[in-house]
Amino acid sequence: MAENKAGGGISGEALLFLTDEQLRKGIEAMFFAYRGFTADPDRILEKYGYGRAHHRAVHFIGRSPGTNVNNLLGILGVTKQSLNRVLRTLIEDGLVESRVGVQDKRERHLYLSERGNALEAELSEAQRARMRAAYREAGHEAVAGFRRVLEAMMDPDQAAHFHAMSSKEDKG
Amino acid sequence: MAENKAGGGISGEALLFLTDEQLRKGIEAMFFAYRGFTADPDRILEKYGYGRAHHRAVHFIGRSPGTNVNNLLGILGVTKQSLNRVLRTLIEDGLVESRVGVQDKRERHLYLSERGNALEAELSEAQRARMRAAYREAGHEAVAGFRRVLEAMMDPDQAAHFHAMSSKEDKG
DNA sequence: CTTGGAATGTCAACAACGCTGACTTAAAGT
DNA sequence: ACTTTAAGTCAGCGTTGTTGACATTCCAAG
Repeated sequence: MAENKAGGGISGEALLFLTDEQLRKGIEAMFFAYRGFTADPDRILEKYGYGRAHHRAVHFIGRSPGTNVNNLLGILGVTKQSLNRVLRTLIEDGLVESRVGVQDKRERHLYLSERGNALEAELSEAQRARMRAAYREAGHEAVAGFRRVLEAMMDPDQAAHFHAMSSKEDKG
Repeated sequence: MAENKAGGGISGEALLFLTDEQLRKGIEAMFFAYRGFTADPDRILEKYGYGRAHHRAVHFIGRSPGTNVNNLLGILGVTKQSLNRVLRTLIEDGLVESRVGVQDKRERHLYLSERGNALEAELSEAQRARMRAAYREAGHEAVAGFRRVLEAMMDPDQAAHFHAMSSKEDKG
């Protein structure tokens, strides 16, 4: 470890962004930024008595209406029991509809109700507003770099989910 | 909401990165990337029976040796009780040393022990390795953009902590 | 010297949200 | 018929966040 100490002089400035200190700052930036990233939704969720897990479920159901439980499990990377607890309350509260599959009747297909869509829109707009402000402040090219680094940071399985998601509505 | 639908044609390509769809993808990229970001430390922590809260404490104590509890509370953004539970186990296990303040004896100054430093190094190197790989893959300019967007995404208070931290060892 | 407040620590209780393990039901595949 | 798959359920547990109440220690102001 510590093979890139500042001043080690591997190749001077060209690799300055790979010094331990620069990497550390990237790590801390991720930590602080993620807190900002979740702060607005957290405040909204609190009003309704929900948590982040509800947000994630609502987000990805809204993103892929009609998705089944197994697919959602793969995306979220949690256990069936954990997701089920969240899903049950959302269904009971009338935010999510669960419909038995047509081809395969074992499957449940998940949809947002009108109220579910309303919550999704409220959460999404808050999060997009912050993202929009950050993008505006950082600029077009910074955003491209931001996205490139994030994609490279994902685990391959998660990146697969991410890309599968993207190909639905966008080609970016 | 939805004021920037793709195809709305506000100004064509120049603002394409501010469409709702692009913002949504940024949001999802943050979600998936953050899981990758924490995956390696999580595996290491499990070996020792610790969690992410322990990681965060060890990280920031290692970063600012001699910091007091109040400062750490500000950085971490949790309650005294929550931090104390984590800190207590780290002190009991001999990873963190708590020394009574010299000027103000109410304060406790926190330091990593040798074993604490070893754990910090193990966690940090794992996380830096992933960050290094992502940085290499994305390239120098992408990293600059990545950092710019992250900083713009932080809450002002958190950004203050971030910058206060940075000025200790680095001028980036 | 006394008192107020700040810094710290501790106890209790609770909630969100992960986890494992065991089990059921229903439907599909073979 | 038998096995596998999808989903749901129950029970229990661990980490990490929360509030509220309270004790201790110590600095500093009156």
